Amino acid sequence: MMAGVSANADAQRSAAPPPELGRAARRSASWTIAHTADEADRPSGSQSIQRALVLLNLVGVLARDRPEGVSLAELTRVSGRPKASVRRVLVALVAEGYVEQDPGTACYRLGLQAGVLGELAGHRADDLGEASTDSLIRIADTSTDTTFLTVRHGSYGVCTRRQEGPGPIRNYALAVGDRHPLGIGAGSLAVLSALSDDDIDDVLASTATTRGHYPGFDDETLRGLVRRSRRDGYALNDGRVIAGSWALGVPVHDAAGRPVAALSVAGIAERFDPPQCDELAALLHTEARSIHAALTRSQESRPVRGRP
Amino acid sequence: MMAGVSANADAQRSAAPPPELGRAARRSASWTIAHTADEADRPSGSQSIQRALVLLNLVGVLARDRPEGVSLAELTRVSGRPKASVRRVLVALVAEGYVEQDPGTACYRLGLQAGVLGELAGHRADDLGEASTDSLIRIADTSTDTTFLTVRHGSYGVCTRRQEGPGPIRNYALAVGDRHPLGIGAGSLAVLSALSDDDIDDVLASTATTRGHYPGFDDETLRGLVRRSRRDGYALNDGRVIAGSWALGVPVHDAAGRPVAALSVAGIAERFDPPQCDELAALLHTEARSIHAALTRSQESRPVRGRP
DNA sequence: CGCAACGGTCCATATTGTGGACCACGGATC
DNA sequence: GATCCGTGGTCCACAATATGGACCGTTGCG
Repeated sequence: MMAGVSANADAQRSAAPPPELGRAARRSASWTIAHTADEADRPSGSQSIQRALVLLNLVGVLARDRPEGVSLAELTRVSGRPKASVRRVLVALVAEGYVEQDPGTACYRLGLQAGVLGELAGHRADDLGEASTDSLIRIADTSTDTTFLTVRHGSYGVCTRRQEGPGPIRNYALAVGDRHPLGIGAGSLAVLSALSDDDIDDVLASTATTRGHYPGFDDETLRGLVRRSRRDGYALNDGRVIAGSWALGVPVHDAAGRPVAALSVAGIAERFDPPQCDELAALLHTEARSIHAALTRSQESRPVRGRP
Repeated sequence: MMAGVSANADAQRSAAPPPELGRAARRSASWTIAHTADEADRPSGSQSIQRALVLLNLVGVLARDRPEGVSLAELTRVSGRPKASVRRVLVALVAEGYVEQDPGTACYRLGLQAGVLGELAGHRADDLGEASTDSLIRIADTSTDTTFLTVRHGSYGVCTRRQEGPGPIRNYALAVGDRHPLGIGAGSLAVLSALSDDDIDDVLASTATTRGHYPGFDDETLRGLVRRSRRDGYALNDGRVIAGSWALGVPVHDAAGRPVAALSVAGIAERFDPPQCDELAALLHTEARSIHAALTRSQESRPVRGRP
């Protein structure tokens, strides 16, 4: 019990360009990495719910580029949980409409309610998303690379926006919905580096077991990366998550000055030699400041508590 | 236990126009109506999950027009469940990021993950939503009233789209995310009327207890409404859900010919005398056929199963 | 024809979620 | 300022609930 829970994201990001992979190339994940706040410190009585929510997210992420959906087998494999459990949860999710099952293939994908929830959530004032879209587009256009918005959630970073640049190179290392411990990836590292030393200690402690599944991201390495990021003024991911995929990120601060998100740009290694890095960082910083300003504005223009 | 579970929707749709309601006017719901498939027939082993999902939806619906969020008290009241339970579930939802709690007011609203899920779900091929947007806009424009897309989910209908017309009158009887048993409301009734008699029997049986909370929608009344709808060629809701709020709906059939959704238009009673009804019905039918055609097209242009 | 992988089901077990009772707080009202 | 109500939040004995290993029926490959 309480072993490796759940899973995630780019475990299995199918290499898209070559459609010629033999059937031998298993699409399934070979590692199961945690997808949620470290399971250990959960005090309370709701693990079935937490498992369900994690699985829901997992269905969304895995089925993202597959209209067919995800197979039960793959979900059990990736989530690292017994098949019967996964299925029981899936049945519940289907019953509520958050997941639907393809009657033909028996595969699972997000359902009606997931869309409704999104509609409801989108309708809500999503200040950050709102404020960042323009910036993302501008960055993607001028850099010609793929741009991301990573939002801090506890000790983890969640990719909430992704904007393709006009360039020919597509990046599959990060997609909307992916979640990684703070420090893994450029945007995530940018947020981490912007935290206080005390907060960093907490984060590292909290994500320790999760990070066990990311080779080469032990505490010391991460602290080193934080130091470098602070010195340089930007966070650089030199291909340590996925070989050959580099990225550069800077933090975004909310109205209260807390680093709540990050902008990042990803591309191939060749695009990240020092002079280009500085140029990119300047661009990102400008946009990050612009988002911060927008957040500040929208904050003070809403002192309304309760009804007029 | 297993008494009235959960709740919904337009229980408490605050009358928006008059901002001058004394503090005496409680905003909270006074009735708790079921929000999910009838709880009785749930085979099992996942009621905590189902409760969590229902609550999640509830947070979304109730907090829709309130950036502040919903209070714990209101959620317990509307959901009809013990406060401790509601809170425990909310904590789990918050921990996973699907709900967030305003640190100032302690109110709950949809969180980051809800938006992510929506993004993921929207990215998915949402044929129906895609095919209907244009139609909804056209109907709203020509009718000058508010137009809805209601999707069938089991024995219930869920409002998934809503398009305001240019007219001055706003309708607050139905909003995205609301769920009612089939037969309650114009669109919902349109779907029901398009089902086979056997299916209608099943639906009525399945929603019997739920409909207990909708006064004046017993089996006989509904069968009568179905007969009338079939005769007229459209479903008319003559203000029986919310007094003064009338609506007219027609079913939408998928590629296989099954009634999976409905288009409907809502407005004040004065706009629904027989000649206008026929005119409206004709308009809706045209658009319904157009959506059906689009669905058929998108269906046959996607025979791709598996990878090339 | 066996083998492996698939989706799906069963059911004894104890872990998990349950919810009534309780506390502290804040703002009306007397 | 004493009293009341409603709020958000916590506790914990209890048993209903979720759990997951074992199992079944199919399918498709070698």
